[in-house]
Amino acid sequence: MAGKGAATRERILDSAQAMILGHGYAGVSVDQLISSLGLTKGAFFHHFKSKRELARTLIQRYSDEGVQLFRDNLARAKKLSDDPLQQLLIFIGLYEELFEGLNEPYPGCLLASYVMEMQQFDDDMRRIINVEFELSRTELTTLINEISEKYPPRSAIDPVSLADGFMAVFEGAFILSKSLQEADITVQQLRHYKNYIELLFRP
Amino acid sequence: MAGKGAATRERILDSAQAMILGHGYAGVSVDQLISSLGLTKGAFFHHFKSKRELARTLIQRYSDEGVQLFRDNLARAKKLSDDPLQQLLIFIGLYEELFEGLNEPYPGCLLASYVMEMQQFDDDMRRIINVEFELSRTELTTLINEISEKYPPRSAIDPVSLADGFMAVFEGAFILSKSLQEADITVQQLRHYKNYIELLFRP
DNA sequence: CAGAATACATACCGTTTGGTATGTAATAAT
DNA sequence: ATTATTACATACCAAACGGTATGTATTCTG
Repeated sequence: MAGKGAATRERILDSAQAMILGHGYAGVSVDQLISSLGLTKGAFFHHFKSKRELARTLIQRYSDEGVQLFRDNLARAKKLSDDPLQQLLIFIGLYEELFEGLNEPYPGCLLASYVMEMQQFDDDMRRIINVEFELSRTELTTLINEISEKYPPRSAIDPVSLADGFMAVFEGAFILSKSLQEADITVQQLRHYKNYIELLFRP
Repeated sequence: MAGKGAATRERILDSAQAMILGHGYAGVSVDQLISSLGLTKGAFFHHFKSKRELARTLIQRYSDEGVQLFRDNLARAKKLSDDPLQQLLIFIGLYEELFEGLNEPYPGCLLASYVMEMQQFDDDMRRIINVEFELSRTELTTLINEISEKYPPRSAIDPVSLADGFMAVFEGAFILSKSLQEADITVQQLRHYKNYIELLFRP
């Protein structure tokens, strides 16, 4: 069992993430965190040398997962069709699937939580946060350019900002969903984004 | 001069808002706030009985301004055209105007900042935050229904979620804009939203 | 012009904060 | 079997936290 301490470490990460999504990073104290887990300061500072390192580890983990999911979904979409337009529509559809089952609002995006307290963090942290935004921009811009060549858009569009729209839809929908406590807002906004793409490019 | 103390009170509110948009509510201490203004605790707690009351006053003010702007822009748009579709397009265009001049990213939406730390606040606060979201939903849903009657949509859409998209666009764009430090993202996403409406309804 | 209310400043208080130093049981390595 | 290392718990600390009590100019009111 190589994962005795590693398990505790992940318990801390999981709980910290949930609490930060509810109270913000500055709104969660180390004391609150450890007492919610039945641990002590010794445990926490054994696994993380500071609260900041916890923050860094957490956002890195969250970013990695997001990037992984993005790449997976894009790869799956590209396998399921040869047509770039269908690839993009399938890609969005795969994300729809993920949020369709939810009957509670998505607890929030950790990237967004950090962005709201950005001035507390250093440029390193901002770079980690931007990884997924930039990945989405470049990958989807490429795809949109392919689509544009094959299917002339019904109206002139800027491919980069259209690509950015994908992440923007998530972040915007999460906020409304959380505030209004309505779980289905995210799927609905994703559907509108997909519909927009269809209206733009479908012959 | 009836506004000697009132002026200080507003200086506190303005500075607090700017700091909260950068560090989050829990990330701004009363000490930081007052020392940035060259004031003392006596001054702060003379104007606000607690940090919480500051938070409430601030979000109420922000919400009121947002609602005011929304109503104004909608009224202006309705005066500028009799056609419901044109009214909506003009309405969005008026918001575009506001964000066109910006060469720095919009500092952020206070509603979103609070939503990220929602569990720290009570239901009263959530109600205040939701006012603008719900106003936008009801007003724009009505308008979209009018449009749908006159111009059958090119594809079947849910009017309520399409209305929600307006606020979602802002919140999403603000996050990307702030994180990537690109000022024009908000206008670009607004344009896409407007373009979507056009593609949906224009004959 | 006296008195009251306003608009602050100063000094202080108990609690919470992130962090450290040290101790100890359990596990892993030699 | 002994030693190191890991994985925590306990006890403590200085600083920062939100908040209070009190003092004092200034302004408004009768």
